[in-house]
Amino acid sequence: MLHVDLDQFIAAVEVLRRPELAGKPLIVGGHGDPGERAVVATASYEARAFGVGSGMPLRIAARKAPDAVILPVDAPVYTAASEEVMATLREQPGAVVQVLGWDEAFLGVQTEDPEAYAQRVRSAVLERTALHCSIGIGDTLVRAKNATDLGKPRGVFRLTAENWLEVMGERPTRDLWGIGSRISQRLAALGIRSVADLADADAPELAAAFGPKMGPWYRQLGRGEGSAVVDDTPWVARGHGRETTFPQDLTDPALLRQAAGELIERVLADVAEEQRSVVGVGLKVRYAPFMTRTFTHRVPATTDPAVVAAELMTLLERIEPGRPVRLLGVRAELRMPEDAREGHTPTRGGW
DNA sequence: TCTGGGGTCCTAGGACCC
DNA sequence: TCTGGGGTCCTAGGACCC
Repeated sequence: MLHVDLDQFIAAVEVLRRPELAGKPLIVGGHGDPGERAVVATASYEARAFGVGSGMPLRIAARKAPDAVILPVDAPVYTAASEEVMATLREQPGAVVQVLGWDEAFLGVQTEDPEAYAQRVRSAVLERTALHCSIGIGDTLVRAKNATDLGKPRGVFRLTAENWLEVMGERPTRDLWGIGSRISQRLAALGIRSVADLADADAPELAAAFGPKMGPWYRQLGRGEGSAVVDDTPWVARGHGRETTFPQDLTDPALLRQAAGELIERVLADVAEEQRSVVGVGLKVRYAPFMTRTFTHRVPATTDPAVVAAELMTLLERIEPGRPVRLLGVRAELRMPEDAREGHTPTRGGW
């Protein structure tokens, strides 16, 4: 299978409509204001040379690259560009396409020459959208996904059981898809630092440290093993949430109620569009500076916006009075359409 | 240095039931 | 008075991804 990943997707789309930005340091994030509480969505290669990277606070990025052009995130434009790319992928002969985000997808295909197939995909995407991509080839989803990084930019790379440890073995566990900074630190505390270490790790020890599912899963990641099936069944959201970070921390209960009310309306608009019923509500509160509390509440399945709003308002009462709130989020958990059971859903998670 | 906004899934512990 | 074992459900929190 193939994993297709657009190069610098957001920055590249912006350059397409503003060709004069080509070759300049470019940062896209927030509303484009370097003073706001927001983070970098994408930085061009020229901006990365200054040490700017995705997820970095915008004001830090602006300090590091003072001459960079900073643009606001324009989601509808990226969505449209993404749909063009995905349509191109679906047109490829024999392709099964599983979309992972705006700028990446798995593509399942049977072919004698995957490298040649991948190059044809790159050409087709470039021709139709004027966007460059990189492609990973692998015998599992995990290997294909990891291979893409090795092909960047504008390249193709193949990882299989044959060369996995040779290529990836010495890399830190953090490089693996699914191992973030926290887990890589906890692994290091167990003496597991490289991908090869993880591949060789003691399974019961991992299960004891990370739980019955995640422990064995991490060991599989170290080996590049796992599913080899590209699944193109349409994605159905388990829930919808909206959150907002206040420019200034809020303490006034009336203002918090008002902000919550606006967020709830936006969530309910999504739910109404999908004709789904709500089975759980959640409230996320980030107190200044960075402490997060979540409150969740299961509710009888309902499609009545007034009921959902009322449930969320009861959660709102649990915010500590007088404590500055920096972020407020609301979330509705939805019942899956195929779930015909009365009252409850096995869906878990979110916040 | 200061950390957005949209999601997904897993884990631990308590309540409750038989 | 002391108190098993198995199961489900719910809540809160944590971690990851793009």
